[in-house]
Amino acid sequence: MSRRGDVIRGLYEAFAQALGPSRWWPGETPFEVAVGAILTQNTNWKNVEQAIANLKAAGAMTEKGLRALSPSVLEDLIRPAGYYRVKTKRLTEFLDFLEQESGLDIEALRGESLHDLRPRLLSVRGIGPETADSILCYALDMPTFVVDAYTFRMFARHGLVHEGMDYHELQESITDALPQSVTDYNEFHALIVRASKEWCSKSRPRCAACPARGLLDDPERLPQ
DNA sequence: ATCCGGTCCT
DNA sequence: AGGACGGGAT
Repeated sequence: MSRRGDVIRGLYEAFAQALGPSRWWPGETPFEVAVGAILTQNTNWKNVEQAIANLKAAGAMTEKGLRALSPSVLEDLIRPAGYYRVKTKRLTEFLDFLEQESGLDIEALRGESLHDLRPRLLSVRGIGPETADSILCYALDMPTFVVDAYTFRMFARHGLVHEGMDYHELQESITDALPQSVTDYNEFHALIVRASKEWCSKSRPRCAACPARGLLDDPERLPQ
């Protein structure tokens, strides 16, 4: 009966009602989802789409196809996504991980437990908590919730982020309010991203038009 | 000019 | 805690 849980479930309800089903993550295969998760780090998804198109055109949107590329060619293909030098290293580290953990086949990770796999993913250089959870939830259908900059911003505006709150604290506060379900974790994060682009933008948020405006502390005094 | 489904290094 | 990484869209 916490107000925090009520607000969190209320956000989910409001966005689900307004936006409908999301069918996330954009990506045709689990491997493409994982690659997209790395490429979109602090980067506009629109730019990532170009990099993904380049990789597909080069036959590099499979484990073996990507492995066959030289670093300089890979850099050129993913350049539109920005940070192309560090991201080339991160994709290579991820392939190294797949090679030793799963015989270069991401699907082989499905047999693993979330509890065992998550820390191993986090040990890969360039894969932090958000990227790890994105891969686990959206590529492997495991019940872990993705927290991102959109989540922090939206939840802060609703008074749900306390001073110094870190990734795992916010994550736990959200999953505590929801059924432990990969379907709900998947959908709620997708709705947060869509709603953030639609209404909860960083500058000039469109609170008056937001389906969640009624959940604000004081709906009469809107942010900015 | 500002912003972007972060993460690592110093 | 502060900085580096970066091209593309709005």
